[in-house]
Amino acid sequence: MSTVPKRKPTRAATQSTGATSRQAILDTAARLFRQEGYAATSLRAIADACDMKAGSLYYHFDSKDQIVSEVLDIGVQRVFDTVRCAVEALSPDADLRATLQCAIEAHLSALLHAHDFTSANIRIFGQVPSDVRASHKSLRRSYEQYWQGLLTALQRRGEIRSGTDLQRTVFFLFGAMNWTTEWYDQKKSGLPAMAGELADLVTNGLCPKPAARRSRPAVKQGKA
Amino acid sequence: MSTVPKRKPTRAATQSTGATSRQAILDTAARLFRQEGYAATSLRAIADACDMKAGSLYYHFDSKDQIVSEVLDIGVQRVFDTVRCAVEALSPDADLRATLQCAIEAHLSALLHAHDFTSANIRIFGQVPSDVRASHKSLRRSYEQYWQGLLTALQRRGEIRSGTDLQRTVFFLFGAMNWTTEWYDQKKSGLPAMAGELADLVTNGLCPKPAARRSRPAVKQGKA
DNA sequence: GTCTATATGCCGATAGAC
DNA sequence: GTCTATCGGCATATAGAC
Repeated sequence: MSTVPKRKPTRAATQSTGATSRQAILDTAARLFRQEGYAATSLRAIADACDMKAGSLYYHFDSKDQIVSEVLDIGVQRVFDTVRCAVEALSPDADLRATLQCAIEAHLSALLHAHDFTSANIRIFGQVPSDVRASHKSLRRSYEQYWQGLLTALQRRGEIRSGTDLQRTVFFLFGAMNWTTEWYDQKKSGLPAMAGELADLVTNGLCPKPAARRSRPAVKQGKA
Repeated sequence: MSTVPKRKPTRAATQSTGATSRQAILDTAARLFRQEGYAATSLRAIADACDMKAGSLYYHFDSKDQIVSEVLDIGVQRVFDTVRCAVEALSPDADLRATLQCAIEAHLSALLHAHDFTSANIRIFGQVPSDVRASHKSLRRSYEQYWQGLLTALQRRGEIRSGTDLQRTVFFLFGAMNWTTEWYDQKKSGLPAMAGELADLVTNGLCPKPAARRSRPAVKQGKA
């Protein structure tokens, strides 16, 4: 019930102690939203975890909607920045497999390694009030289109077989990546290995190589 | 806060008008849980949508926990039955691509075509009280292991390259499938086509075919 | 900036009339 | 089987002291 236009504090405000409180509130909110869901996380719970009282939150934010709105925003921005930065560090003629491995690992790293904002975004997006959700769809869409652009460039260079619907491919890939929040266990296996396996699946498929090698020369495939 | 042992009504009860009310409550609850999330769906809202009053729900169920518990249960059972039934109708020597297409299409059909229970399960599982979640993990695990068994059998027959971690593959596949609840638009494209594209991605990958064919037309796999 | 105190309303659940 | 009435509790949000 907010539709607040303002969002960011002034630069001056970020220098006062308020900035740390404000950030602590956002950090805590992201963690609790991820763990408990949106509706089940009360402002009292957020305040308690920050060693504050519920009423004090309203000095920094106008409403619960505004808090969750910023949490969602930061979540997408963080994974977007991480992936873009990693991909831009690649050699410009990196092949399909290398590009996928790099982008997938960056996305998964932002998602699984101590980033409550990113995983909160995925888990609570469908639970927030519809006006909050609507105002964040464009940022999500930008990120989707970034991936689509990546794949389109690879397709033009002949690294992806023609006829593939790349939008749908991106959605499948997002699903495989984002679903890891439901099962990934850090103790069982490293993240780069998992990223490699997904990149391999999407590049080469499950089917055994027929005769000639395909993309990854490294592994020997003898079944004798 | 329930830990209720009993669950199903007696056969006699299902013959009275109570059965229809009971089923209407479950149907409505599944729809609202899917749309709004678990915590945001009140018993009053469920009752309203059933043209009842909130107190009347307690004739059929002991608690909100019990309602959501049954909704979750039905959701997994429904998709499990759909997939198992479809796969059992396959020829026993169906190849990887055909098996995947069949199972994926069945799973997506249960998920996307008018089955609130199935999509509610996916969306609210992470939001329900932890004791409810715990009591349904075994059913989910059965379904995962069914898929893993499918792939293991195919791997033994040489249809899946060795060295692949099939548990992880199943999780990636589940992610790609379950994420479709977030973006699938029935008007844009048919479900069989989408299932085919995912099956193709997982079978052959994005990489263009090098020289020889890979899986599709060649069915010289016969061991009759 | 953070506190206490409070307004207002919906929540899950129960009791008992019909 | 469904209703009305109600309990105690917790929700978001506000007002004003310090």
